[in-house]
Amino acid sequence: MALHIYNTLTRKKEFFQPQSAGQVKFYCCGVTPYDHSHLGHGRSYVVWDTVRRYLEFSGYSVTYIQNFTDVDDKILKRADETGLTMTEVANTFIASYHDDMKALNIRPATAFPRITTSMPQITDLIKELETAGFAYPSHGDVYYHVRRFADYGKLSGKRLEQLEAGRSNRLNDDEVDRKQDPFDFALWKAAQEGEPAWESPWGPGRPGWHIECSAMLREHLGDTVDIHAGGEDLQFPHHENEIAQSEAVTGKPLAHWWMHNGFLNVVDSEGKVEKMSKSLGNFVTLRNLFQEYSPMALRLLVLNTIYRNPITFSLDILQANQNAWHTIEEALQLSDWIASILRQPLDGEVLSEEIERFKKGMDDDFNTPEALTVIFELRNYLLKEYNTVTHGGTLADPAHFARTWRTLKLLSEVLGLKAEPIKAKIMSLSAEAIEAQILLRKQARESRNWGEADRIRKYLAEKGITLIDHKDKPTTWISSL
RNA sequence: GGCGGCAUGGCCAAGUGGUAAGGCAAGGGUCUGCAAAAUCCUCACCCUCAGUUCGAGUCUGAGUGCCGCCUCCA
Repeated sequence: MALHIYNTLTRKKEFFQPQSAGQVKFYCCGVTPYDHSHLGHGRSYVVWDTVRRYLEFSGYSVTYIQNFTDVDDKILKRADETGLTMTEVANTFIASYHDDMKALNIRPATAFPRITTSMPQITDLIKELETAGFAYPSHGDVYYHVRRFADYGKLSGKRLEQLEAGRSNRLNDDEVDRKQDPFDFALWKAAQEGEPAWESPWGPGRPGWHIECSAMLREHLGDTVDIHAGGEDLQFPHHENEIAQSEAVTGKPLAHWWMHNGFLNVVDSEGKVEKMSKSLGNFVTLRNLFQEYSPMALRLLVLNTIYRNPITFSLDILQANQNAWHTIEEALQLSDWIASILRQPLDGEVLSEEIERFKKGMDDDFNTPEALTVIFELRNYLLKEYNTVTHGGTLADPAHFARTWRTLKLLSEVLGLKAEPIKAKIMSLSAEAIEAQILLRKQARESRNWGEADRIRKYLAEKGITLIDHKDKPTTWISSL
């Protein structure tokens, strides 16, 4: 089976074939940097990073562009509150975003364009739309004439006659009078008193929300991309408007595949499920979560659900995934043992049958839960065999053990699951302090002072350290943090 | 009001016609001075009703419940 990807545009899984053989142009909508990233962002970008990784694993060269919307009302509001400039606020939270994504082992985009660095491309595109008759100026604003674009609604399956403008009660009163039609949306907004503004043919102002993606995508990837991705809330109106803007000018499809990830939801105090979002105020920031949980636990949690399905987040589920992750990590961390004890090469042959099963899952619209079953099987084999040896048994086939490990390593990397180096774990106790306690306990055990030995075990357990005794080698420990 | 999605064991979650993957948790056994995420074993009338079919978690219809979008949103 070759790769099939669900296309929001056609509502079907379709055989994936990029425009140019072996090359994928991938555009992903980024964040508006006015606050720290929350779990919902984490879910979204873990998904797209995994898609990108799998495309590359499948032999494609991927150009991945992701924007920052660094000019926006919410950033301005934040700037007002903090006394910083809009640019300072944006830079702060862009840096924060990069930190969080790095923790989740999300690879940086090929480029991260920003509104502030793409202004000429944006105003040029608006000019083209005006010339083509799809945009009209009004009181210093410029609006897109939605009814002129015949295909409007093709992505979200909405038809104008079915929409009720303002149903969500969020119409901007100031704009209503300036629009020829309630469905029209702003391409350019006239400068307000005290706000940053850029010069334009329509007077000073700043871009509307949707235009930057059309402009940046075109600048970096051309008229048509292979994949355009984002959260499912962006499907309408954002992506719909991007299509209207871009296709009105180019006459070509903006994207062949539109991909949307499902939300990460939370249960509120009344037990109702709702999406995590900044505007609802129910978000947990990634950086707070990572104080107590491994970023890889969240990554595994995300991968354990098909990317289009919603996830109802809870700490219990995160803990379950953290438990599972630690066992995978333990298996991944066997590299030293394989190299020094088994004397097997860390690079080399892998298990083709397991890789085929992994691909079978991933080729079916990135079915990561299916692919993970292979990861868990490999883990089970490795830990079982390893444990046999640590309990005095012998390893039947060291070469096969190494092949299995290499396969696990390879497939984990495709999913972006990355083990910490053993010594780099963050703990309340240093490795040296733990080793000292283990030594004390060893002495206690040798003198059959079980009370003292158990006290040390308990003490370390309270610090999140679990001791494991072995028949023929010193006691080892693992951290549950 | 319109459009779309979801409903599988204690929790999470795959499975789109052939007799229920996987993870976490739990219980029991092994091992252990004790212990352990090690090891062995156990654990599903797939929301309801009615159809189609030799056969349905999977298809059709009706119903019930939940969620999302309808110009802030990943």
